[in-house]
Amino acid sequence: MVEKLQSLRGMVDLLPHHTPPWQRVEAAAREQFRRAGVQEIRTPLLEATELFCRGIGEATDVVGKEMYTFLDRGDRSCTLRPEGTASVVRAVIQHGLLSQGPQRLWYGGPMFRYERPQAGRQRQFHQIGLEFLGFAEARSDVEAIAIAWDLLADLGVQELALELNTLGSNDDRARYRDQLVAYLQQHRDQLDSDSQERLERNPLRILDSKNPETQALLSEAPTLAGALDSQSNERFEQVKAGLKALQIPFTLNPRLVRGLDYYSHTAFEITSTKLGAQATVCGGGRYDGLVEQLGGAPTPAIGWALGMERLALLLTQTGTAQKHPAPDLYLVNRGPTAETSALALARSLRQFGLSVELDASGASFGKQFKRADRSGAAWAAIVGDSEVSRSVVRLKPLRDEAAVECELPLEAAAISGFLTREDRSLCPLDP
RNA sequence: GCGGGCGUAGCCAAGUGGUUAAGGCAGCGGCUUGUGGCGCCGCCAUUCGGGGGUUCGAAUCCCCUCGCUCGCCCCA
Repeated sequence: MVEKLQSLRGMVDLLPHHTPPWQRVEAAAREQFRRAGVQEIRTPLLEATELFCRGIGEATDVVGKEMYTFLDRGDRSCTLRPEGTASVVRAVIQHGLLSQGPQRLWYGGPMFRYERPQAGRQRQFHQIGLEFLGFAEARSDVEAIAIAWDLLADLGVQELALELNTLGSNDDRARYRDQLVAYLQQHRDQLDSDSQERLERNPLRILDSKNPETQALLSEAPTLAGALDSQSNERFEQVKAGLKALQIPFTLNPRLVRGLDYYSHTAFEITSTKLGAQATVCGGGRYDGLVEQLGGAPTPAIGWALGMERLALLLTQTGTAQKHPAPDLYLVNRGPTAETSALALARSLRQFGLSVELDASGASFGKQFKRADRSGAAWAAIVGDSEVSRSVVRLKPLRDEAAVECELPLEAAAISGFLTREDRSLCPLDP
């Protein structure tokens, strides 16, 4: 017996009945970006491994243990992108886009991380992201967040919470890191094993541990806010004031830390309680050091990414997702000459902008009507040999009780005109 | 990488050692070879994720394995 072929773990097929919410999100995002003057950029899925090591940071879990990395036939180390920002920054530097001024960019597409799948987390997952490059003002942080907030609002997603924090400047963070490590070292034995390990590699991430004992210990720890210099503090105040001015509600979360090394200052997440463990729909922040780190001129920047799977999950749960639309017309046809005419008619009707499902089965009229009904189409058009010989087509209403079955000339223009006019209770050709 | 739950048809699902594996939805064919929605009839798993074992006998018990799923971790 032949072994069954199936998709790789964590690689999900989106079947036709899954795609409507995705299409809705994509359309809403495009519209939101259009209004905000944000332009699309598309970068390759495959990049040199080096890009992510330098961009995201070797110490992060994403780079350390989650990347799809392999040698190509020329022995180059390649990696399927685990996130979008590094590639966008690489492309912007490579093509000198910043010489034309600050850039407002968006991207979308699949990302790859080798993790254990669970609700809202796949190995191939999809993000839509925004990047503002060359923008330093606190105002730009607020604008970036507002675009995400408005996009989610447009989609009708309820019960969202914006959580906000600042990571301070690189100096602030280095200073705080020392304070935190010094404090936690004194209580090392009270930490869970994960956190003990992170004490060496990435101590800030102990802050968002879910372990209650660790959290209790942290309530006595020095705070990141306490380590900020006056400039960083002032900057954060401006961001908060900007959000208030736009009436975007937020809560401060001093434990909010980003998992990728390039973030500084503003960090935020938009979460939903309806998503299970993977609650973050959108996450982002400022990354002023990244462009320089990847070989460009020092350039301030801020961005975010939102998770399509999680958003689609929310839209499906709340019932705001729709089904694929039914065709305008189902074309029933049977007989040697009729089948040829029907195909030609379907084609010209489609040129009039109508959606037409052509029955290709050659089955009995009864069967074809059964399928016409199930297609959800409002009208069935019947083309048989007897109609073709008289150059007519019969139109039969399937949904509208008030409408009557009638004959029209076998011409797309006549049919299109009839279907788009207001009153169809009378047929023009009826005696 | 670690832990829990679960694998019977395209989907939902009964069956917990006795040999023809219920039922429903969907699909296909017919009643109805040119008029749908309802109804009726028929067809649709040599087999219970896969492999091995126990037994006279296994979907049911044991072992291994694969997959799905939820959580930890991580993150969007």
